[in-house]
Amino acid sequence: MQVNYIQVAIPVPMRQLFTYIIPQNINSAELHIGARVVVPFSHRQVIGIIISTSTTCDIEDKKLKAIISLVNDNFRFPPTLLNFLQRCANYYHHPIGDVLQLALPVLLRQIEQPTIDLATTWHELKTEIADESSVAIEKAAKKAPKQVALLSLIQAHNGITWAEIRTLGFTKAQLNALEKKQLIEEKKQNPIPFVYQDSTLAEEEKLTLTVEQAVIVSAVKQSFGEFSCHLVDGVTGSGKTEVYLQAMERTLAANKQVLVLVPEIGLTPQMLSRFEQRFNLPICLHHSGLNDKERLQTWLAAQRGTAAIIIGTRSAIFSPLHHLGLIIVDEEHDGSFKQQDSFRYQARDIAILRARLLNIPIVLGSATPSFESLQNALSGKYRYHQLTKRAGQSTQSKITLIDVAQQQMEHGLSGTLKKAIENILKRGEQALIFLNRRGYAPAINCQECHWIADCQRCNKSYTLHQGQKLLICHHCSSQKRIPYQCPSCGSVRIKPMGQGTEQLEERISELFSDYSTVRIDRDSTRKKGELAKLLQEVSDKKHQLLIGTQMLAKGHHFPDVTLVAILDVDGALFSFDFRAAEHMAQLLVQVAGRAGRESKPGKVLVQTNFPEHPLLQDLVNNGYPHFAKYALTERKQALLPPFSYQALFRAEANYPSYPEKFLRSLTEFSFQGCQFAGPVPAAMEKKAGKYRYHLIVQAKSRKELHLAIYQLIHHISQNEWQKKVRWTVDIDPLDLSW
DNA sequence: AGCACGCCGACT
DNA sequence: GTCGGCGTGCTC
Repeated sequence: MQVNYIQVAIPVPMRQLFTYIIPQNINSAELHIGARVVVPFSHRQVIGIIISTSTTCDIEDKKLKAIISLVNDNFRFPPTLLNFLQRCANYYHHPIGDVLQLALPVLLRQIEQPTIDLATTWHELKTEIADESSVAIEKAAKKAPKQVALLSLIQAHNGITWAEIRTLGFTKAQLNALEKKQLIEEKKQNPIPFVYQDSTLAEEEKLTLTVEQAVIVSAVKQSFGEFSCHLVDGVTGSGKTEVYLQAMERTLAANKQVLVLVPEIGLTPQMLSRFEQRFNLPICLHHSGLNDKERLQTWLAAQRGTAAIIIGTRSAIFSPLHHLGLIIVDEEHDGSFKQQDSFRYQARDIAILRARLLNIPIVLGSATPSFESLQNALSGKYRYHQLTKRAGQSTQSKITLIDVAQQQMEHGLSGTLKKAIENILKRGEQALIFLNRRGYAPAINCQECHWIADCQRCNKSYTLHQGQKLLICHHCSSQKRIPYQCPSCGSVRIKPMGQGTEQLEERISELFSDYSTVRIDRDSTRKKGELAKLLQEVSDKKHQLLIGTQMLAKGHHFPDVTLVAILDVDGALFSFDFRAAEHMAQLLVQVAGRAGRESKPGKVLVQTNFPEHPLLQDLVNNGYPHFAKYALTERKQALLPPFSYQALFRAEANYPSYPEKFLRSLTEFSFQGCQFAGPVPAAMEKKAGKYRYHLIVQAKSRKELHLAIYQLIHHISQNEWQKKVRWTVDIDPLDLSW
């Protein structure tokens, strides 16, 4: 059949494809679906992706343009990946061009194509003077044992890549030294997919599994080659990583790739090193810290199958893994899997979709599963595995509530807490104090007329940053000098109100002046490497008191911290965000898991005005799994997710009436099984000078929600207010406050 | 999202 | 007089 037209996805936020004519000089047989083409678009040229071809077209020919060229680098989206990306775009009602763009590394989105280097491989260089050099090697053996070891590695594995060499612990310097001595040479050749190598060393590293662990490993191994979703619900220290490692073996042994998604790559060096020690296979990291070239390399390694394991943050789910055999999502409850701007996907959710489309197993792991996953596990949709026993002798930290309603407070610390801190300091241990508020004070006000310094663009109070001597708006980042006099009444009695980490640090170091205090938050770790440095100082025991925000709750381990204090937990109990309690509980349990070690279990003290609150009581007395089930019954009664499905329309404009009217016009339609809530002003009604409104659509089923959103978006295209506002839709929104 | 066009205010 | 601010409209 004659192909006359192609439909192309263009990287613009438009929910449509664009049709192009095929010019004489291009052979239509070469225009494969998923290939990239250069096309004229508006006043410029862009890279588009071929989605379909056709023989006829209802747009008149004179409106159509011809494609300029086919990008000829042998890469095109394989049908399975393209299908997956289209399903994602569909599910989130996001423009397909934008989604496909995300799945391409920056260098391949540009019209100027990079010259893609063939992977270089290393080979033994055999020369006539080989005998002499072997003498030289013997001599060198004492001086440079690493070089000798590397040489024998290359002799054993001719054609090894640099990535593999690095994985095995050698440096570029050692490699260069051998090349200089003419013992090895570099060859450019097409990379070949990895081949599993059983390492005897790795066998020794392998830990003996507990019965619980062994059951999971065998369940995952048995689902090799078929879709199944496993939720591994295991307390910190119960050996989830060991389960992942052993579950991966079968996949890798079949020369299939494994994708591991983690919330933040910077937090998992321990995990990476364990992977490297266990598998004698190339591992690639995929995260935002890579530059464009490194990203392309990782992407190519995934696509060509040279990488066996890809460890990455949420966007790694779009990697073009040719031989993907298993997906692991670690800390699946973590909010960072959800992208919070433009394409608002949930990487964990679409990872499940990808696994289903590829007929492969997926493992979700967490000590504090999200209610969504837990509900799916309880209902039997996922395989539910619990790891209740800790691998070592350690016991879970105990959470204790401190009733602060009746207590005298000193700079946010109750007497009980102060005493507890004193006690552990005397024993030479460390304490960690959480306060989820950066800066010195969340506001400053005038003692005479009660004027408050507020950001005009956001209608929110400025946060005082004493260190920088500035007022900073935490919503739009605008900055202002600290006024000496009240601009309203002229008084000089301007005082900070409330407490942030900066002030807490000041007070704590006064209160415990014999000990060293360190603050870890976004402000104190702005400089690159600063976080690592401070964490090192903590583990070197240079500091006894740690003050920090949520940042500290993720990943890091503090074996010498035996006391964790949460200064204020009450906000989460009465928040309008129905997920606040879930997130608070996850934070508490995660923190509890970070502190202490086998010999020195940690203790968690939580200050609250409401120690009798049923959710808090349940969490403290019965633990997370029980709490979660209890809280789920509440969600069920209120028909909230995961027992219903939500979408959130956000709209903003320079005038408050526009977004309000725009969203109201959407509520005039009605849809089977769907309800509207709103429009309401966003929790931050005014941000950076724009007025923002929200409209929630809630449905009993996914299908009904999807249909309603589909039709609403269709209506919007004919909506008179549409042009006056900026609007977005967020499927399965996590944060209802922005 | 770009990018051009077009209409207004403030300056070398 | 022009430079450049950003509101508006269009993209096969």
